[in-house]
Amino acid sequence: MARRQDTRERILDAAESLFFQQGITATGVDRVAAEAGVAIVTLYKQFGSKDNLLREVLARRLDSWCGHWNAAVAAAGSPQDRLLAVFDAIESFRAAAGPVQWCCFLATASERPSPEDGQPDPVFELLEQDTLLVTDRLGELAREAQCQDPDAVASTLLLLYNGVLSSLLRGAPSDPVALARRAARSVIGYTLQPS
Amino acid sequence: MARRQDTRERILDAAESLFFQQGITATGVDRVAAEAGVAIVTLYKQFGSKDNLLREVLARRLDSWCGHWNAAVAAAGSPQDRLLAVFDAIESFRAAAGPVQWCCFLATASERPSPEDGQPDPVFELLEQDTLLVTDRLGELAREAQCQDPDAVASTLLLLYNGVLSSLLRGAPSDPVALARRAARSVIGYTLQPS
DNA sequence: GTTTCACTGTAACGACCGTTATACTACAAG
DNA sequence: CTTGTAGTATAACGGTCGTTACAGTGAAAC
Repeated sequence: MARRQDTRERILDAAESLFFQQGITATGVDRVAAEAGVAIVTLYKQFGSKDNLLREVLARRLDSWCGHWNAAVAAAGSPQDRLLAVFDAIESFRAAAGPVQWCCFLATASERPSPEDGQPDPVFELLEQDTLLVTDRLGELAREAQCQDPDAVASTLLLLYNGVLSSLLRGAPSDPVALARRAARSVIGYTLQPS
Repeated sequence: MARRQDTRERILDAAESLFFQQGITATGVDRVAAEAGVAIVTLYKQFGSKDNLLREVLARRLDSWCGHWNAAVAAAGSPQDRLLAVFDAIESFRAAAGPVQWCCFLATASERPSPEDGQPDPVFELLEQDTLLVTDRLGELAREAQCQDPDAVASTLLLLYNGVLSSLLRGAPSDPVALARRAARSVIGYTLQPS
């Protein structure tokens, strides 16, 4: 019982670590199994296919990210700080994520060929779900913060959010999170309703 | 003579198109050769290896990008506009680049495993060269625009630049370039020396 | 003690990968 | 006419990929 769950998570850990340090396509299932200390057959019994494993890794990652974000929002004082909490969340998330080097969703979008319009790709759907989730949440927080144009603020913050992630992916100089926070404050300052 | 150059560019075109629409690892050299209307042997006679082909694709891409950027800077009027010209360049570059969907350098960084510290990886060196080039140029332009803290402005613009590229890579809503330009103006407005 | 279940090791499959060897054609230059 | 060059077609190499079949082990459940 508990054994099965434990195995699952060990496989997910190994896959997350290898996929996004070495590249998804470049990482074979055998290496994932070896890293997890598990037989390949076990991996397939649990996940069925490499694609499904990737899907579950991303789903777990998305869940974890939302948790960090929620915590950061809850910890913030003012509505403005709640809006900016997304950058605190990036920092705490990265600190907790361990050896994974970059944004899993960005990497997946890069490696994956555009899906055939016939068959809906579950992995791609997850990617879109991620973007949508972040956008909606930012819009909601911007509205709570009484921003003049909440949608524009949300889009701009999404832009900065993406900028931070890709800056971390490449070896960008200086601290992208701090820069983004400052830029966000400047943008919000212009469009905030004077209270 | 002219034939050889023509073949080279046809291969480079095909590689660029396939690598960054389908993924680098996911694209085989045979498909590149087929797309270029060229025998595989010819490809290897010209480029030696897939890695070298990728390297030359990226180098050409970097050259082309610099050309667009220079043109945009030259077309701008004020020093402030010259600083913001990077966003115009993204638009004209994307319009001219054709079917390639996303930032080649971002995609390469995602797919490629971190290089062994022993052997220097020529492809990775190109990626770093790209980041360095953009950063330096932005710093230079920020200095010419009499910004108060040119390095901070340059870093922030690099952040927005990366944000635009990754937003385009994922299917970000709304127009990231326009948003980035507005955000950049807002940031520069705060740190610009009042003339 | 037998059954059940999670897991293991080995081996193989068909497919595709990057790369190279061999031998052949077309064309331009000397 | 000869020579060299750029390109072609075919086939194969060793390797790795995702995936599965087969047979077996250890421990908990009844």
